[in-house]
Amino acid sequence: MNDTFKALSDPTRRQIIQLLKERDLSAGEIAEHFSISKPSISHHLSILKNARLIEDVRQGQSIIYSLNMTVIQETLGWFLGMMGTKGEDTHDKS
Amino acid sequence: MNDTFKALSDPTRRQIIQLLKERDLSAGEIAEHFSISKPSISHHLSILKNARLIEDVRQGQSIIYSLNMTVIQETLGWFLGMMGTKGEDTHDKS
DNA sequence: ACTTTATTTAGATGATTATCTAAATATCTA
DNA sequence: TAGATATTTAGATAATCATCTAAATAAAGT
Repeated sequence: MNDTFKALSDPTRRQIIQLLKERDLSAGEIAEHFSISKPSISHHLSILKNARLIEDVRQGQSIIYSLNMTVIQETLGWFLGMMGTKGEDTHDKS
Repeated sequence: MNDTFKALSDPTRRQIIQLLKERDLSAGEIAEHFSISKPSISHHLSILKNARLIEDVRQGQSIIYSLNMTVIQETLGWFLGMMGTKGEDTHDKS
């Protein structure tokens, strides 16, 4: 969970996620949307990947990135938990 | 939005939010839950307050902190937007 | 094999951040 | 007003982070 929030704390990374919401993109296509260097974008991608917010598959010379909705849903769950009944148990849903 | 995500990127601050979910607490009561110094907790509180995730009212010598659900809901909305239909417009709901 | 294209890795640097101790401020009570 | 309690502000420091350029790796085409 910490890796997820850390990954989401950077505006460039959130924007990458928003781009990937529209469609899967190669690292180069992602980089085109920003004015920072490709190595920096690559670094951001590795942080997002490490947090499992995105996934990558090689396709020829390119590497295609896509969203992993599972982790996004889990994080959304954290916020839903925050809005439950006051004093409600966070974890145990039995 | 950036202040919110930045504020949520620290585990101590997320834990503070979880404590305040249970009930309103004074700065001192919050500090008791952690092994870091009171000035450090005060600093975390000011970041959360600056992000408008929490609010404070003075009550005698103490200052009582509480959650601001509005901003939490807004952030939850960001995640919901992330899970909408692929290609859906992010902002315009007309 | 060599060249081009796509991407990542390495190493460095400046900025931001979490933390600390010491000092300041604010409130209450005697 | 003096002393006690609650909290914040100031200033310092060590760690983390975003970014850069240069070099390395990987795949494809000639």
